[in-house]
Amino acid sequence: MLKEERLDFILQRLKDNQKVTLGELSGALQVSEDTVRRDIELLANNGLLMKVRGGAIPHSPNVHSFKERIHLLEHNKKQVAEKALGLLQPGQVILLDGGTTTYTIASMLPHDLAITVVTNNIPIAALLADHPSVELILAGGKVFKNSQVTMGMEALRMFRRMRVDTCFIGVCSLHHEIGISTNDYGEAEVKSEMLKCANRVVAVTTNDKIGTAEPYKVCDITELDTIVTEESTDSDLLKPYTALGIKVL
Amino acid sequence: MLKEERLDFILQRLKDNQKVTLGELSGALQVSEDTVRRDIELLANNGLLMKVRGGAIPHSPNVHSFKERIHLLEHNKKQVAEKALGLLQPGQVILLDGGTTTYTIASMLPHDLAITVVTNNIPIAALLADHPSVELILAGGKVFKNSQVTMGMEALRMFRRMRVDTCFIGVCSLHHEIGISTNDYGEAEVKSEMLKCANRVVAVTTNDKIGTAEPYKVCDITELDTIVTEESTDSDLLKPYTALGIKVL
DNA sequence: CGAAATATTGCAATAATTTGCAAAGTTGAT
DNA sequence: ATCAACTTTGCAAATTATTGCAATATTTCG
Repeated sequence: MLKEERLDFILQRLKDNQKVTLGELSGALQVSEDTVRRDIELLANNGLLMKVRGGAIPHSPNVHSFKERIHLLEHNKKQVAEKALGLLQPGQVILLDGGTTTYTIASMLPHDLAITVVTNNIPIAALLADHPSVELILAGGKVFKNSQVTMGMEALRMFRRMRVDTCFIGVCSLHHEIGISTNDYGEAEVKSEMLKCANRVVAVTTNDKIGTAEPYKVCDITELDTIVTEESTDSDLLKPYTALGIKVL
Repeated sequence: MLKEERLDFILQRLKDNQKVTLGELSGALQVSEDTVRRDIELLANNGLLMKVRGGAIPHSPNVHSFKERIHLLEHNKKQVAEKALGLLQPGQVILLDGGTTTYTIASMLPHDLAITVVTNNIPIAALLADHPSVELILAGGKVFKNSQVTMGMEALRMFRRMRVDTCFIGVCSLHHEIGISTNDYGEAEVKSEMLKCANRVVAVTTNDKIGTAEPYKVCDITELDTIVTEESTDSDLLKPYTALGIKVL
């Protein structure tokens, strides 16, 4: 058994049971407690768990939240992303907002699609920094760790001085009367500015967020040109939006 | 059996089992473990898998997972980073330039060290976006894919408006007469601006870059306060720098 | 075709890493 | 305070890596 398998096993078990002990791991992995201790120490040094006497417990849960949210409803997000990809033309300049659905879009961009992507989201940037055809522009600023986006003056300033073809906005909450809203003030501020610099605004969202609302408003529903969801376009859920003249995919 | 067949077999097996070991492959392919090891090394160099002790595991092309980081960090860079960490105090604001040595520093920051890190490097940002104590500020701009840093107006503007305690600069080439130089013009421009906004400038480098030069100059040697290398401080290699009054660690 | 250059493979010696063990400290619950 | 449970440290044995080398195989040319 490879060491890496042991490490995976320990992390998985920790996730399942919220704790692991040296004894139980030693038995399950068929190695000495010393080895388990050393494995746990390695993981602790990389911030993946917290070493305690006799075993380990999970680290702060919010650390993994973004990466875990990516895999939440992954299938639905891929459906949404697939539809959104149809809106892209080579040579365009697009804005990719933070959010796990926009991340999925970024991960599905064809290797030969030559577009310019502007983003304030770090995982998206890390993903596209290796993309062979995409030109990548990153908004600067203070990093908001919960959603892994940059915020503040620097980011706002960049978007104010910019004009792009399409903005893909990841939605926290979408309601046909309230519009788009989110649960962080600074994030709402940035999103709002992103919308304003785009000729076309496309909201991408899984349908569980449709009809919900959060404290901080990003924009009115009328500012949207298109909504992309995994729902079929004639679903009742989407009627209020089509009635307002918003394209629905 | 053709070599290509072996490579395909290894990748297929890796896909099926999420791991391969030298022993199992050696048996299945009827070649020595040495050959399997060399095959795996070849695949690893092409980024198709990750070589680990005793075998290989799949490689996620996107983000740097902890398992990959462990193997990525080179011993001599760790030595340099260890020394550099000694210069840090809680509460400080530091600048981390792009480069693998600065990346190593970032990956070794203690989890409870509360400092503010400003960087223009995407892998460093991706790494520290999950750090529990570090406040992260990212310089915006166009991403230069070769070294994964942001460059251009936005980044320059941010550094011009900033004053930090210490700048850790990753060195491409260091020469006691020429100073620091690099092989990309835009990069030199940004590095140069980063230096200027710091009260203390620390060059971090492995000793293979000492005494070399590249086309584009970043700064004079006199602008450096400290050089950190893995070399012992009384090495002949470092004499020219101590003679100029530069601290050497 | 055939000889030289190049690549591949297995082997052996050496180096590096990992693992388990035991002795000597720490910790913390009763 | 005591004692069992856990940690730490140093060490030796086992495992895996690296390197140089020789024996084949393969390709490249004239």
